[in-house]
Amino acid sequence: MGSTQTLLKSLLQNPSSIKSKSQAKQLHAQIIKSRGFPPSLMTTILSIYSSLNLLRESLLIFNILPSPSILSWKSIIRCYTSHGLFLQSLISFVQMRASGKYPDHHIFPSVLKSCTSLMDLKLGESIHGCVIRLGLDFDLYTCNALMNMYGKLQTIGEVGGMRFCDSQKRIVGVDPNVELKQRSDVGSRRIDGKVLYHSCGKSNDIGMRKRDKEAFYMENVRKVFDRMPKRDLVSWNTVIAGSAQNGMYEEALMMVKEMGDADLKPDSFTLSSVLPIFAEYVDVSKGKEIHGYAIRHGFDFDVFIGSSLIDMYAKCTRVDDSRRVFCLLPHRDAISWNSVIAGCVQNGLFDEGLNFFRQMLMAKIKPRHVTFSSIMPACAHLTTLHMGKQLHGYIIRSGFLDNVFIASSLVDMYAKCGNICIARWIFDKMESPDMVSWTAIIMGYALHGHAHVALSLFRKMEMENVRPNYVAFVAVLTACSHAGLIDEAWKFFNSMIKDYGIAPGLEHYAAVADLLGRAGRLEEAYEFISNMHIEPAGSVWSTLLAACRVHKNIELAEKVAKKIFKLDPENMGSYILLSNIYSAAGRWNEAAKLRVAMKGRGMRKKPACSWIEVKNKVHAFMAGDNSHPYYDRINEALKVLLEQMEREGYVPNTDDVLHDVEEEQKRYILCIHSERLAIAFGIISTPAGTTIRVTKNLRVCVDCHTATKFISKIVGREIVVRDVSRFHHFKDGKCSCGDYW
DNA sequence: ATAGGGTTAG
Repeated sequence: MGSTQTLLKSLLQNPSSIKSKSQAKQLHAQIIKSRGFPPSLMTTILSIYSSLNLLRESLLIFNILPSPSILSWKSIIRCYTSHGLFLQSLISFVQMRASGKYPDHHIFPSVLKSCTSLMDLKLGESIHGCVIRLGLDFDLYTCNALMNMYGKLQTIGEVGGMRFCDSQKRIVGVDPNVELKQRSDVGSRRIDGKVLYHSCGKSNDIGMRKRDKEAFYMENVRKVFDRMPKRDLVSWNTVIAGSAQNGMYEEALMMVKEMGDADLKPDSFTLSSVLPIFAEYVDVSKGKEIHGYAIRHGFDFDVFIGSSLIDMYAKCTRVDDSRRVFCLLPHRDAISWNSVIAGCVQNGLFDEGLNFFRQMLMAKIKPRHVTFSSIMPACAHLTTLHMGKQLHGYIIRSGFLDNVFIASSLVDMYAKCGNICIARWIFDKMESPDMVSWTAIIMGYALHGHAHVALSLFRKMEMENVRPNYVAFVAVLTACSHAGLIDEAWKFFNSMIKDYGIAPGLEHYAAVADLLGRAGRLEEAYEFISNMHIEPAGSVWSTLLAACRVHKNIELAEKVAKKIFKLDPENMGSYILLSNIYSAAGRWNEAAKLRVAMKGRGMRKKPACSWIEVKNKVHAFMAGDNSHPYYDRINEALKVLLEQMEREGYVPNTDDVLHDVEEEQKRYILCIHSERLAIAFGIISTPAGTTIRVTKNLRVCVDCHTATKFISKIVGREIVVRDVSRFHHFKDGKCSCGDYW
């Protein structure tokens, strides 16, 4: 017995020597058994339980304490916070204050963390007041926690008499229904590894510019930081992370330098805050420097660094490096998977993205909300409606539908998979659609040729004070261009510049030029493009070249083509267009010369490909493709269809056939166009009366367009064809595009 | 005791 007492005494004098739950419980039992133990021993046991993070055991003791000491309160608050029970933690703090106890510097970090997690800035600020009144505002840990709070919680309220309340930040791990988001005013996008920045002009809200807002959000952090008598690595990491997360990239990078001057070395926390900056800047060489530093210091197996690296390489269009980092990671969590999936999808590797997604499920890693918004664009691009619907089901079951990112990606997916009605249904159910959601649905209607719906939605968006950006104007101008609404397009184009201060980009110019050209105002279009305030790219001139073909203006076509070949010598589409123009005019020699020139440059026509999803499987067809197992049946069906079509008055239009061959041969070439194979396969392999949905990687040709109108009538089916620029809904011998596309 | 990574529209 005596030896037990001695042991107890020595253990209690050195509580940190207790490292396991069972040891702690044994000690607890021994104390209860030894009669007449002083009540203060219970507090010691409580703090041992709390330091081992044992909430249940801590509570069992805490709840029977008649008047908990400061140490007991500290233990229980800490335990609540580390279990994510932030509300309980704050309630305990308030109860402690009510009981007349003064908190010490050990309590504030936990309490401030709870405020941060619950996004309660008001309470946090009053706790800051409390800190100051108690003279604890020089405590290292408390200050670190304060800076973290101010960096994470953006202020909602009045600043200099101007109200602003957009873009709150999301805090992970709180209420899943409270999904707030952060949005940047500056968009950037990557083309061939280069990045183009476009500013959307003024800030989203009245008065305050984005820079000012960022600075304001960080002002309190800096105030605390500058007053600190002593700063440790955590202090620096907190300011650096705060600056990086609030878009103040240059400041963040400067702080890393200053940190070095203060003789502190960047650690894995620092690096994972810095890497996203180089991802945003698309600066792979700086990113690689960080990668090298991480390897030299043994941080490269850190999951946080890993996912930042995966993302950085992917954003710099280095998908292979990105995947390599992923494969080398010894431990992968949901975020590492998200990073690699998003990386693939953002770089157009949709199949690979879906593959990683499947592997993630097989590895029993639960997808998170971000996973869905990352993978959904893959379904949208591949038109895999079946997959998209499955994901939609999963999203509903997980309760993720409230998330703006996910809902917007669903709207886009349904629209791109040809189902604009469901897209609209989801959009209408959204509580507060943001600009991206609006843009997705507007673009959806634009692609389906419902220009007037798109335009009225755009106006509605403006009326609801959602400020359109660069992309939103691309969407509304696309709507105009697909419907020939030239006057409306001019209005939007001018409003974009004058009302919103957005400088028009290539897409906007292209849409207007396309409209002018197709309305036959070729010279005007030529002038318009020539007077652009930025260098017109081949893509803009191409719209005019296409218009020249429609209006059979060979002279202008040659002039325009010359410009394109000079600007963008790799632009095959233009060679083919010009060649088509020559062919249509019967100038086979010139057409042939062009084709020889193309071959000489090693250019090959992008092979036409169409695909259709039947019974959860994608069937792809190339032009003249006889590899499909049902090829004979498809051919038979096409033959029967052709006979019926001709009886109904179908006359093949061979204008688009490039080849200088006999008319009979040309007709045959038309019949084996990839979209016809896909449509015929759809007819013979799906139940009568169901809608057929086909996707094509190029634009649908004039003759196939005519043929599909006939086919839709003959088989009594709706046929939805998504080509590279829009949707065609064929029904009863008519197409939704009204033959204007 | 306090600090870090991934997402939607063109």
